[in-house]
Order: sequence, then structure tokens, then C-alpha cells
Amino acid sequence: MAGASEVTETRVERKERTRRAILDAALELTDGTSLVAISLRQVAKEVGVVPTAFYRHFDSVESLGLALVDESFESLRGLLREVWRRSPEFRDYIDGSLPVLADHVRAHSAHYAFIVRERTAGPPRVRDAIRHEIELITRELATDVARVPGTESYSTEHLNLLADLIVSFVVTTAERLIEEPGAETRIVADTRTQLRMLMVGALNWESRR
Amino acid sequence: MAGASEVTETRVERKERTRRAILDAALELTDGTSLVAISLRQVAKEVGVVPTAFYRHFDSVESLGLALVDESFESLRGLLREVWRRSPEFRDYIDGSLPVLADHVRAHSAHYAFIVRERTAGPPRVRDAIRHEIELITRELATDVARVPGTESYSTEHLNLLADLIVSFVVTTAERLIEEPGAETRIVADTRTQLRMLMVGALNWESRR
DNA sequence: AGTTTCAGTGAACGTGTGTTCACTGACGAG
DNA sequence: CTCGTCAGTGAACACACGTTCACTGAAACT
Repeated sequence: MAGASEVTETRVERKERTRRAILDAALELTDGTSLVAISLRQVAKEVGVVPTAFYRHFDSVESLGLALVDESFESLRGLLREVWRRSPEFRDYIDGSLPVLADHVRAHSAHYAFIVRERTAGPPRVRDAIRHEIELITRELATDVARVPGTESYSTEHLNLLADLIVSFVVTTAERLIEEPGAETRIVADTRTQLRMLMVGALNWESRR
Repeated sequence: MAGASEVTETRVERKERTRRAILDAALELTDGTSLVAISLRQVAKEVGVVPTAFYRHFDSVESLGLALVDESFESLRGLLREVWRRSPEFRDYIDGSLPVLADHVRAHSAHYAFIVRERTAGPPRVRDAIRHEIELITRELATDVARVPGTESYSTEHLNLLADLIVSFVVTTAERLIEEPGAETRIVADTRTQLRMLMVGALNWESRR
């Protein structure tokens, strides 16, 4: 039966497909609200499945949330790899990375929106998971920045603080890109200026006139 | 009946007292979640009043939220006035203001936590209200910064961007103070260093060894 | 071919939800 | 002293919620 086998789905394929549908439905339903505000039954209805079937894949909305945290941060690590790949020099590092960030947020807006929202308002364990992931990324960034020429004068403590500063700034920028997707070019331009202020120093700043 | 009148409550006093109790109950119930996740009936039960009585004061949980936005930002404006009063010089401006921010967040943690959570995950109109208030404060800050010596070289556009940068940073710091109240002294110390980096410029930075 | 596994079903449960309505009774104005 | 106002009551509604249970039927294993 070679002809039929390419149409038919294997059992695990079918299961995975439903699982994906549940994850996607949750992302769609949380758009504009939070995980804590949606119900298992809403998700099931959106998927087109009976509420009980939900339990075959997740044992609560919270654990669904943890799965979404995982795949959202997988997205984000893709961004980081791409950014680091294209920017050998520190000065251009952040500057040239902004368009990459904007592209990435646009392409994976559901994931970024999810992180931004659940980071402060999600179920406690989801919040913790997100905070932990951000912490890991900050540590990674600190070691990356340490390898860049021009950072020799930084103590390791200050390297961590700089990395933390940059990550906060990226989070803020991602927030803005998500809540006002139409203003992407303005946000990127403004953020670039602000990053230069940060790099050069507000006290040494002079606006060109 | 002069003696009794000091014990008895007037009608408007009683009404105001219930209204306050509703606002406080909502702040308490949203602690750890969001407005979108609590119900009118939970609030009523917490206040010790029948669900229907809620409608005498607010016509939905969302409008309750808008009232909370109002009083939360009244708190915040108190902070701004205090900060500006004690810091005539720009260099100490932000630096000396951090303890004031920490005190204020500690004293009004319910309000700050509310803003932090609902800013990204609250009902749409509440989110808009918060964004609008933050915008107003950013504008105020820009005109304040313009009056400070040392900012003559800034164009008005760049003044706005600097103000915006500072406000984002304050929001991030407030977030941290709320989600880890025990680490206040560490957070303040780290943030102070990061603010100096921002002022002096990361590229000009040298760690003392 | 026969048997096991298991994603999805459908009914049922107790409980919580927002909103309606007619009501009570104390305060405050005339 | 009398009467209208109005914060708070309590019953009732139609519906959504999470979770349980015994079930079906097709794919997968033996």
C-alpha cells in the first residue's frame, strides 16, 4: 500500500498536530489578554476538540504556558545567534542589530507578545520560567561582550551589569515594537539614537544641529 | 444629638468608605495576577458585600481598573515632585533619586505592582490609560531636564528621547523592586552603576580595580 | 489475524460567572 | 414629622467553568 501511506498520518503525527493546534490556539486567545484569563474550554473550542481531549496533551493551562515559554525562547535564541553572527565589532554590534531585532519581532510577534505579557502577569510558575530564561541570556551576553575588543577595562561585575542593561533595553524595545507594530521604523530610529546616547554617554552628548 | 454625630457616618462617607474598600480589595486580589483574571463577585465577597452592590460604584471591572490607574499615577506624581524638589543638579539628579524611588515603591507597592502588571496584560482601555499617563510624565520630564544646566547642547527631539530613555529605565527598576522586594539595596546599587554607565557612556567606561 | 494502546468523545457533576429585578430601610432634605 | 433618595439586599436567570468517568474506534504491535 505505498500509494496510501503518503496521505495517511501516523498516530504520533496526528497527536503532534493537535498539540501544535492547541499551542497556536492559546497564542491566539492570549493575544490582548493573559494566560490567566483564558480557559481550557476556550482553547479546546478554538482547536475544534472536546474539552477532555486537552488533558491528553497538557494537564493544565499553566503547563501549556510553560511549553509556550520553551518555544518562545527557542525563537529568541535564534535571534541572538543571528545578531552575533553578523556583528564582529562592538560599536556596530548593537547599532546594526536593531533591524535584525525588528525583523525577528515581526516574524515571531506571537511569541514575543506572549513573553512580554506573561512576564509580568502570567501564572507564577510561568513568570519564574521567563525570568530564569532572561537571566540565562543575560549571562550569555556578558561572556559574549567580554570577548569584544574595547571591553578590557570592564570588571566582570560591571560586564554583567552592562549585559543586564542591554537586555533590559532590548526587552523594552521589543515591548514597543509589539504594542505599536505600525511604528516600526520610527521606533527603530529612536532606539538607535538612545543606544548611541547610552554608548557615548548622555553627559558627553551633543546633538548635531 | 451632638454626642452621637461624631460616631455616626454621613451617607456620602459611608459610600466613599465602600468605594475605597472595593478599590483596596481589587488591588489585593490582583496581586499575583491581573485585572482580567478576577471577577466582580470575588471583589464583592472580599469587601463583604453582595455582588449587586458593586454596580452602585462602578459599572464594570474595567472602569474599576481605570479608577485604579488614576490613583496609582497620583502616587507616582507625588514621587516625581519629591524627586525634583531635592535634586537641583543634574549629575546628582538621577543618582540621588534612586533611594527616593525605592522608598516610594516600597510605600506604594500595591499601586506600582498594579501599573507594572496591567500595563502589558490589563484590559485594553486600562492599558491605553497607563500608556497615556506614562507619555504625559515623559513630556513633563523632558521640560524639566531642559531647565537643567549641562543640557544646552540637546535638541528638543533628543531631549525627548533622553527623557523617554530615563522613564523606561525607571519603569524597569520599579518592576525589579516589586518582583524582588527583599533585594532592594542590591537593586539600587546595581541600578546606580548602570545609570552612571548611561550618563558617562559605556564606551568611555572604566571599572575601578 | 488478534490484541493492545490511546487520542478523542459525550454526558454528568458541582460551582462560579455577569446581570436583571423588585425589595428594604436608614439617612437627609422639605 | 414626613417623604424621597439610594446604598445595599437576595432571589433568579442562563451560561461557562474544571474535572470525572466509561466509552469508541482506528492505528500499531505481536
